[in-house]
Amino acid sequence: MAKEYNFREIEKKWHRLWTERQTYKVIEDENRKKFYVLNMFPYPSGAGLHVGHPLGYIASDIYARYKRLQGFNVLNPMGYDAYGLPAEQYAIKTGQHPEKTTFANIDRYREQLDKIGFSFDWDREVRTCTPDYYHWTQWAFQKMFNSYFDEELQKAQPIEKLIEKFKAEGTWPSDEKAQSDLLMQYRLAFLGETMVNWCPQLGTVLANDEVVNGVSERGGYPVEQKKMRQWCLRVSAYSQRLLDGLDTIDWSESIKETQRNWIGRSEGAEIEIPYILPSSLGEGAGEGASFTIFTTRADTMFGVTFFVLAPESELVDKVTTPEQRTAVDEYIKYVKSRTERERMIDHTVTGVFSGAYGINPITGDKCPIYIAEYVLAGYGTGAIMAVPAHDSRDYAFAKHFNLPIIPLVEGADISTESYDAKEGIVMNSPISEDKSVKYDGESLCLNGLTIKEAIAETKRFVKAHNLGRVKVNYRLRDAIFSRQRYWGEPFPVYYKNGIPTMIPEECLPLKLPQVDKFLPTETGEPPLGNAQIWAWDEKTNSVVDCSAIDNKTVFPIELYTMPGFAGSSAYYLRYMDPHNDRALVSDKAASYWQNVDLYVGGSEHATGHLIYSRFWNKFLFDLGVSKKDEPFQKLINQGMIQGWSSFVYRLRNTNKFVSFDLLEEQYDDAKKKNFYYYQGTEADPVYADISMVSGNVLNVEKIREWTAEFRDAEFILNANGQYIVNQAIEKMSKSKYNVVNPDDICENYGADTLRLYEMFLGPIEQSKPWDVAGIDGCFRFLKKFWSLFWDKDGNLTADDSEATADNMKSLHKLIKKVSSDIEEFSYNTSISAFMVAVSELASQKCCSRQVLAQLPVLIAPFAPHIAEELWEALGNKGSVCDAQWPQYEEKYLVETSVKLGVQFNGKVRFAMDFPANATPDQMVQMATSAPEAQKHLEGMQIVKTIAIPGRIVNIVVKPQA
RNA sequence: GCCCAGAUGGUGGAAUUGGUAGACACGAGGGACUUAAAAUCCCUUGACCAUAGCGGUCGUACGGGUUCGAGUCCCGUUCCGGGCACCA
Repeated sequence: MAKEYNFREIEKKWHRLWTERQTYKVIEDENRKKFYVLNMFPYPSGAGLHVGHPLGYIASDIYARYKRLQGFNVLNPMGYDAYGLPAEQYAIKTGQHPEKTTFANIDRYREQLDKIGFSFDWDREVRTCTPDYYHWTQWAFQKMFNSYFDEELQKAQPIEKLIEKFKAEGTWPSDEKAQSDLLMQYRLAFLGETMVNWCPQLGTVLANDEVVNGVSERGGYPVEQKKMRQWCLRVSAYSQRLLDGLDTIDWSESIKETQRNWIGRSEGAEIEIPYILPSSLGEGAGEGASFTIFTTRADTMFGVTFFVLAPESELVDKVTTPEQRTAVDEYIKYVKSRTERERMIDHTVTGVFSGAYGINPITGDKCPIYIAEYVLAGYGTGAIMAVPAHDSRDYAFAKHFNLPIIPLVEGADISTESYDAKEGIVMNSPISEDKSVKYDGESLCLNGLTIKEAIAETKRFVKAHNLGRVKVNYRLRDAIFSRQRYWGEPFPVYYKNGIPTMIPEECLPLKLPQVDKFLPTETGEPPLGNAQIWAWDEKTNSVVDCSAIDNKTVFPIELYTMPGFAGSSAYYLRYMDPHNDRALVSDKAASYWQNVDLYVGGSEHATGHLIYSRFWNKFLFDLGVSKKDEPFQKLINQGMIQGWSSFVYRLRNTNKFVSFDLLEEQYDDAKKKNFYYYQGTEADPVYADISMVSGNVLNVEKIREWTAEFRDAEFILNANGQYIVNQAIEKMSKSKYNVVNPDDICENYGADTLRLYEMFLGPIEQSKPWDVAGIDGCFRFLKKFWSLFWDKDGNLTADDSEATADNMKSLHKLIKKVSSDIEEFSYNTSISAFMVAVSELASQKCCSRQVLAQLPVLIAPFAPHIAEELWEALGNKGSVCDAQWPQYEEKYLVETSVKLGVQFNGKVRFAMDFPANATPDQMVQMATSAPEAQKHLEGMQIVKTIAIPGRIVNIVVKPQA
């Protein structure tokens, strides 16, 4: 009997042995080079692990195992991003403590992960929601609170240095409240009164990256703008460093570009605009007052015909004249009534004249100041100069309000639209000599210059005559760092007479208190307002009952909690030294592991986690805690594995479901969506769990049992008596009922097949729908691989016979291909190479130990279980993980002859063998004298020959004259 | 609107970076073994023409170009995906 590939037994055995032998335990070892591989840790959702999760884990596990075989000391940890909204919402619904459900989910994740055979060192597991972990999240927050960003040094400094500076300048106030307020403007973690994205349904604020198209990323609820006092992180201070750092790291160009867009650096100028309020106070009133505008097109100063302020700008009140007051107030009211979403979609021109005029310092012209929502308060200075000829928004505004338009670029046609391009020759700047104001005897003239030259010249002029300054603006906003939720890190802050005060560092962690309700309080306080024991006693340095608050030594503790990205921003540092209770990470561990060499995760975190993490790390680098300015040296973005969602269609206001093929389709232009009708009634899609569907046919009996919704429903079937569902490829998610978990595959094919198949599916970076159709191919391959080692009686085939040249060639070709493929993360092609090599060796009937002994090592990164089993069967001790990755030798790959295509006029006509060392002349000689060549040469004369040894022979011919 | 990435058989995807397009796998068709099924093995499989056999033409979204030679480089067009978006 041939020996069967019993994957169930093999995998069970090795899971046991790996645990017993602590095969994957990693310790710092100064004698070995380190390599740090990291996956974005998962949020343990109630749906469990689905087939998309392991994609990145397998990819990085392969790399980690490969690096280990190459002799590196590899850190490959795993943990859980355990704070989050779903657990809290589940808690609100069921009353179960989020910790309980989170830990239960973690156990399930762990069980599923263990089945797949990862080389994680589980002794280093972290969970962001445990006090020993969030201790250091709170600690970092306190450090940020006690730091400011020194613009000159471009790094964080202790706040004490700033206090010293103020004292030296004599600007340090004596009042404690004033001191606090002053420092708040500098601290890297600060309380700010800012416009926030408020989501009423979720009852919390959201960060910019958590809002997509004006609705919340989670749940899709409307988001409105609201002014609130919030904790913020001064991420914007690091804008330039975050931008510069991108050039030093090995990330995909598209994700770097996304971050560059998000940071949004633009170079321009700030220019002071004096203004007057003539109508109410007489000509010349308000003399001396001015506001500042920001522009990247300083060259267009001569084309300014009006100014615009953002409706939220503090200047609005100052420039509004009594005559215009009613109109302005009405306009502001209108703007406030519009949601963020409406403003984003609807770009109708709106605005109102303020009554005031701004003086263009270059031309001396008096231009009206408008208030309009197309100018954003949050960017630049919230005020702009409008140049309708060369800005499409200003153009639309000018046309609407009938304002003059002055063209400034030669040949630009501005009769129907503005000319926004930064190319061309400047004219009308100035229109006539008296239209350019003289400063110290100098007046600006840009006529004849290119736009780029004109920008530079204007900047110089403005700077030289103190009309403004050159300024770089960033779109990157400070991150709002507080959430009105329960299930997050509590802030280690209490309010001493209204002044935020840090709990002493040695008292950390400040543990999340128990509450009996996870909802906001009746008075609208965040959920932590429900906590009874949530006051800080300065005398005992401990948390005490709220009733003890006396505002002398006992004070209220902050009720906000930190957002999801707090715990995920520095977790890679914690893995280096996860059990340290005196520091986030010891200097020794940080110095050894440095930063992450390979980071694997989804590109959807480009403007969230991957920015926050870089910011957080740069801050810790300034502190000397992190040893590298950038946390993640190389980044691979694994694609999403999508699921096939199935929809059934319910006729509106009925309990009837209609087979999809009976529906009529219509396109709704207004909603940009397809709608379906059945006999005039609109049908609404409802998700059906994919387990109820085979192919595109619904199992009606099964769905009746699924939920009450379907139990008594009527199903209208098609002519074949079937109910057809509509299918769509979507992100795998519990709420879409399209989740496929890896457990069944492990059960039916084994983890090695799953690992191989997920990699064989295509390039890692590509998103693709999950489809099990091809899995048999990988399973067959493993069986063939296995049977290479066993004869029909179940004995090892490996013997001491010498390997043939063919054997060695097959082997070394494989080593070469697999080594380079792993380096390039091209795992699908290396699996193909394995398939080829195995069928070659099988047909060669190779049984040389010399060759066979290498194969388990080569396959170990991909299929570790089968590799271990064969490695052991071949008589080796220990684990294949400690073997050495084989080196290929060119001498086995050298070809004595090479088969090449022979081309005539660039078209391949036949193939023939050439000696590998043939010279070009010899190759041409051989090709032209070959019998197959004769018919192509007949009646032809050779014009030219091209031969490249090892590559190609091309003979250019033309008919004989 | 701006920026980035892409388009290759029925399907997933290869192609030494300018040198025999379609590796490998799935699916499909045919065959062997078997009472049968499963498993396994062998053959065919881009399209069209030809076919006893040899062979030929076209073909990498579309239209041009550079080159002895283009899936690969350049210009233009279309389509799909991603990011930013009233950012001055």
